[in-house]
Amino acid sequence: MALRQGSKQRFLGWEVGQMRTAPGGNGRSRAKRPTMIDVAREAGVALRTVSRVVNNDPTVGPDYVARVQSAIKALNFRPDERARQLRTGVSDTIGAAVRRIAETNPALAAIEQTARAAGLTLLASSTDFDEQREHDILISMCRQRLDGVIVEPIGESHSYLESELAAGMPLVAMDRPMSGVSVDTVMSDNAGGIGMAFHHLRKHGHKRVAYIGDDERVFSGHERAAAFRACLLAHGGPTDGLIHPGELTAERVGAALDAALHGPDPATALVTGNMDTTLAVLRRLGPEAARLPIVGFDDVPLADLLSPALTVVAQDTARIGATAVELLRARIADPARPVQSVVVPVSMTIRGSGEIRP
Amino acid sequence: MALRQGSKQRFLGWEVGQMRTAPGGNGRSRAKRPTMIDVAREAGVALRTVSRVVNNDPTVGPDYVARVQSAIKALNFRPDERARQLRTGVSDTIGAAVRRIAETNPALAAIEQTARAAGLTLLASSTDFDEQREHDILISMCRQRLDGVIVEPIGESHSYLESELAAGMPLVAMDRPMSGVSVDTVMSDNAGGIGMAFHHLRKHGHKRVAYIGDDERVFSGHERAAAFRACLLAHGGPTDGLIHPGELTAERVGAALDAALHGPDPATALVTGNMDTTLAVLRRLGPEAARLPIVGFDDVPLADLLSPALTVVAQDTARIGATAVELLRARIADPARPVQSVVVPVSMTIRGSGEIRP
DNA sequence: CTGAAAGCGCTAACAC
DNA sequence: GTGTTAGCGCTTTCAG
Repeated sequence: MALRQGSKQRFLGWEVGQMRTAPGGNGRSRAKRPTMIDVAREAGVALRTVSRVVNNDPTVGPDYVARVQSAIKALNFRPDERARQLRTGVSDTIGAAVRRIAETNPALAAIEQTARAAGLTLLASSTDFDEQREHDILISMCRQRLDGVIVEPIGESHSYLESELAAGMPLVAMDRPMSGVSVDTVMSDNAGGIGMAFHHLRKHGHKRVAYIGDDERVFSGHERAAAFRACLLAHGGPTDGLIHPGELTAERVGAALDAALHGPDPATALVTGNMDTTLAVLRRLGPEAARLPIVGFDDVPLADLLSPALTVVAQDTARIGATAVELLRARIADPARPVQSVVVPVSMTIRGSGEIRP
Repeated sequence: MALRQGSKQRFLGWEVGQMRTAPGGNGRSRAKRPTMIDVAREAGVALRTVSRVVNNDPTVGPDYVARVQSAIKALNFRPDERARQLRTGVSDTIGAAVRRIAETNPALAAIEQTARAAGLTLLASSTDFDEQREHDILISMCRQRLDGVIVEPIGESHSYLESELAAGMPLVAMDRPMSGVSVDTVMSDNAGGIGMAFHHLRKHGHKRVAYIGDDERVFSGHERAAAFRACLLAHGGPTDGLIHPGELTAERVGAALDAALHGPDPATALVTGNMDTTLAVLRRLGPEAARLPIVGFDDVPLADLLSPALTVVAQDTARIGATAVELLRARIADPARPVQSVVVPVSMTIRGSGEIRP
């Protein structure tokens, strides 16, 4: 269990702290996997019979089943999934091209769970917010003949997918619509969420509420900023100095904060347009954040441990993911069905930061 | 862009907030994908020539290349990856069976990046801490004939993998060793990290330091508790009432805190054995946490936003993931190489909570 | 209920 | 240089 050994060594170009090589050099050699033919020979039956047993075909005599199964065990046979897929045409696998796997992403978790429940394998890849990577991943998924693909679109133009759609690739867009192609889509109710945040702060006595959010070139950034503007206008209030969409850099967010809070007619409360904006604002304000009423769009990990705990508009990410899979399965089952868009409601989680009065 | 429509509806058994169906029912029909034969016919060349062009074989005349490529464009041909894999025997894909994808997991991010850099596709699945699921995932990956698999082992006995290893399946264990089989392994220096945390607190004047951590039945829980005990003994101090491994429930952690901090000879500082323990402790203590010196094992998202910011022993997760892929690639390249274990050093991130003096 | 034979789409020996 | 041919391991008509 303990693998202690003092000195540093080089390994594959990495310097590693400690390393051990098993005594006796007990490496393995690559053996060839047995095929169905080998199993058939071992069991003394025909290839077809082995195939039937593997696929639980009930029309096989019990004695044959036993013979074949013991041969499978003896040879340690595992059917080659690729060959089955090639022959049958289906892959029972769906792809997900999301911004980042390996980062908290309840939608992806829901996709995995829903897919698993439907007997589908999930192949997830990170686009890393990179248009070229998104393109490469989607093309690669087409080549793998996945049964369908869910994508959080990044790029502007997706017209290169037209031919894939025409070739029958089922595709669902998540969180954002895709431009240039007509596909099933599932998104959050961005405008509704901004409305909830705004009215929550109004209800707590704030006459001037400011918004800081993502760049308007990003779809959700645009939708949320526009919704906030609509809120202000609907209340007959001024909009000047209160709406700050833009790049997600510390400088830009800092400037927006200054403009919103330290101008001639400062805002007394803040709506932040997404998780990264929320975190940038909190980091910028430091301890000062404790006194500023904030409602964030998107839930934040550990939001309950901050002081005050953070009130947020939370997306129903689990439902978004599950719906994406269901839309995809429906499309796979019936490629001719009408294209559909689903908008998932958001909800508010009240924790303290949004309930501070002026 | 806006898909507003008032009422709630039922969709695939889900109630959704808002939904729209595109006008005109512009669904698509499933078309058959063209094959290489179709491309060859279209281009007026032999099948072999198409294959060569697709694989960038330099021994093809430029005019042929052009003819074939325009035929590929015209027919929108995409080579079928499954057929290529079946024929060539390799999949250029590795699997990762981790506890949870879709949760902050820098090791998985590093695996993906390293794999991509090596031209490998990554198939990641969540074991969800479930032994049966781990088994199912690994068997499924064997059937898919992946080139190799990285696993964060969950289950106790992995002897069922012996036959897969014998059949030549390259396998690397990450974060934990696997019992019952001899495989390449990469882990953090748990003992070293505990030592760093302990000595950091000693250096800041704490004579009695307590440890609260995960269950000793979990490998890292055992290693870290044992290392902490060794630290105490090495300093000639008593160990009673200072070491609290156990289940990760709020009650158990609360009881451990009481025992450590409110006994006859209370500890003045705390080492928490993993991220979940750290969060459980912080949640339990509430505002009181601000006064208790804590060093946590594992970095925590938003650790810098807490007050005081959290001092942690951070695992070099990026290197763990990258090393896992490199070990796997080395094993794939040479199945007979000796089995190897790599221990990756940890480091300390000083943020405030660990520097409070008694 | 079982067995022989064809073929999924591609690559890799071989001839031409 | 290019074309023909035989499979990769499996499923699936079709006869027995």
